[in-house]
Amino acid sequence: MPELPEVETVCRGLRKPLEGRRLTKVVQRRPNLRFPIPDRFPERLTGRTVLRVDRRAKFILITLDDDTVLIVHLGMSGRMTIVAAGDAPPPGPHDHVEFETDQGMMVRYCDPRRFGLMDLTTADELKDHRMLKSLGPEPLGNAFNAEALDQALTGKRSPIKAALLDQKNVAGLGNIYICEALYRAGISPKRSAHTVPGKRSERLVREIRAVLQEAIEAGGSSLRDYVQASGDLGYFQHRWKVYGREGEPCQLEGCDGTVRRIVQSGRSTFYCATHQR
DNA sequence: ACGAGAACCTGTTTGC
DNA sequence: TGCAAACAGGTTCTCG
Repeated sequence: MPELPEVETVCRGLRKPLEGRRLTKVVQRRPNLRFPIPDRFPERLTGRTVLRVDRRAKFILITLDDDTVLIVHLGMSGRMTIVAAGDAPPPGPHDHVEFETDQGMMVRYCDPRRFGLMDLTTADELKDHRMLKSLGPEPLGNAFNAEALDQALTGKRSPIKAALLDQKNVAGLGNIYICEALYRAGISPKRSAHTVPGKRSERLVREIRAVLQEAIEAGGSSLRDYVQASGDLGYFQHRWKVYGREGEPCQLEGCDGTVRRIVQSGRSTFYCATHQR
């Protein structure tokens, strides 16, 4: 499920139950996710108070009062659920980690495919963490602009789709929002990355920011109802214009194209060959 | 050094 | 209906 907007939505949903709360109990049900979970993970977190919940790219960063930072990545199938600890249903086979707070809330991490990760570091070492150190600019931050994107794309022979998937160039874009942004910008996913700089990259930067912003707003508004109803974070409906719409007519005003699906870097790309050039 | 593809896992959907 | 193949929102590693 999770791309940047979903991760942002999860972070926002975690702030209320976690920020300022002391962790009274941490349960770890398996030794690893994508990578090993650090030694004595529950012991190192229990009794600590959460200061902040932040996001960097698709990573959730939970800062504790002893300067420990818990890094969480949801991978492809990771979910966070918030329930009152007393009402928690019995854990399923993929409920790998749980955090309980002094207010009696439980945050439960479920990840069937286990492509996610949890790691511990310190605030000082965070920037040098192997998962974070080579990330490019945040697409919604000031450092991401046409000049920065141009520089990242210069000399790149790969298709623009692959270049945007590379977190070194922009941090946080995933398969869906890349398809959506290229569609909105009228750029073919097959176009060689080094031919994008100029007018095209200005448009692309605008559309990337816009599509992410709209998805976050949709997530934020669905969050209120959704968390109350099910406690399940990180899953919200959003209307994609091209993603998953193979064979459907292009929705762009005045375009008579049809959405196609191709495979690039082993991932599905959806686009309209008529107006995306 | 770069880019394409495989690998890591499980669950769900598609197609014969 | 049943079973196998294809596919899924991410990242890292290997190989050419």
